[in-house]
Amino acid sequence: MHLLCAKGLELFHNNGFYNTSLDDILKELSLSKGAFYHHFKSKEDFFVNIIQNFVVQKVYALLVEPLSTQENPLHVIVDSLENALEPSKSNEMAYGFMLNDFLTEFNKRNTEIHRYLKDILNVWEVNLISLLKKGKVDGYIARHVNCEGVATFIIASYLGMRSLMMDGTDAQLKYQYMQQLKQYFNMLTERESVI
Amino acid sequence: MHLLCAKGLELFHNNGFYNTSLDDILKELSLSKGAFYHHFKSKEDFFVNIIQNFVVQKVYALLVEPLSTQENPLHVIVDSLENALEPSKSNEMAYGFMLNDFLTEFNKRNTEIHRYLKDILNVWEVNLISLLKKGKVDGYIARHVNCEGVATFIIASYLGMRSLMMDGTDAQLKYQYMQQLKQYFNMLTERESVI
DNA sequence: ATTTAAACCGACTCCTTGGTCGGTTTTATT
DNA sequence: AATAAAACCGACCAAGGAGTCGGTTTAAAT
Repeated sequence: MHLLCAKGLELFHNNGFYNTSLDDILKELSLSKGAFYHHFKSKEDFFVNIIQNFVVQKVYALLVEPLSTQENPLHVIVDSLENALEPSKSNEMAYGFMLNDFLTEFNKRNTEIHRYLKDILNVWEVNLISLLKKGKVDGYIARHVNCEGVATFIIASYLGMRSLMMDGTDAQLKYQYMQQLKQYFNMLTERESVI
Repeated sequence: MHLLCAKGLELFHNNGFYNTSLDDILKELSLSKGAFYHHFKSKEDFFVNIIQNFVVQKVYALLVEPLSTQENPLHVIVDSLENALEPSKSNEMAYGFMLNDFLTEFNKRNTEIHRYLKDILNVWEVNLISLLKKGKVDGYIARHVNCEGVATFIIASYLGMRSLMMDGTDAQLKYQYMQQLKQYFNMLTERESVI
């Protein structure tokens, strides 16, 4: 059953939910329909289960845990995105950030799941925001900065990068993105010269 | 036949390519399978046709034409994105920017179409870049700016915003995004103080 | 008016896929 | 060993969707 979820996540992630049939998954594991429907009541139930048990945990581990650090929040964010955009061959990090692909897929087809996924994305958002606000207090981030706006900007740009990098490893693209992101972040930092 | 394409684009855009059956389209137009397959050799051929005749033209109209302006490129870009993120109720602009949704959909399912769509996106990119470079020459943009990087950043953030705003009109989100984009752009402008 | 081709119809086939179900094997408990 | 429960099998069903095809209507050309 754990195998089922793992393989399911793998195939769903690679080929998409609707483009992966149960038979595909079952064939690879040499399991039967009966085995599957003994554990899950539907394909969508199966998916939600996977998200719950794998993705959500990763998101928390990746996005809540870093909050506790005392470092510069902007550095923390840069590092996490750098990591998250790494080509995902057995990339632990990728699991936490695969939401985007599923979001688009479920957009109009299953609004319930779509909303559910978006809620998870919101976890990222609120944690980003509070991380940024903390950075303000700690003097890393300029006081005029709109933390909510910055969070939105980060999330949007990251999601877009995932779209652009879909097919494979475009190191150049990633490099350009990270470079601009750093410059943007640089703008947000508290500088003495401004005072 | 023109009706077919128009309705096809509408439904594909609303529900996705794979989530829209030919019957769905045909039913709305009271046409038959025969009529359809008289004009197109397959569903995918139909789609490519639509993209060719509708989307590509829009992209050119929206992204090549603005190049000729003498205004500040950054303002031009801001305006176009502002427009493009407007809720798409009969929004002409939206047609030019719907590529993102299809890109994700065709990602692993039809690499040929995916690549084709990405090529169109590249049109946007090269035009953005040359617009930015022109802005440099005209003194609107600082000389140290990496135009390719900026273009990537713009595209990524825009695509991400389309993902975030999928369900409907989140004016707040859009506002935050535009605000940050403007600040980011502000950083790129040539200022006397820097000299 | 006749011919010809384009446009169109709709029933049909084939295939995929999610889901069902009666029955069998495995595992654990006593 | 006996029993029960969980896990599992795989043939089967029903629905939906892409694509086919022989035939009919419409429109244009001569």
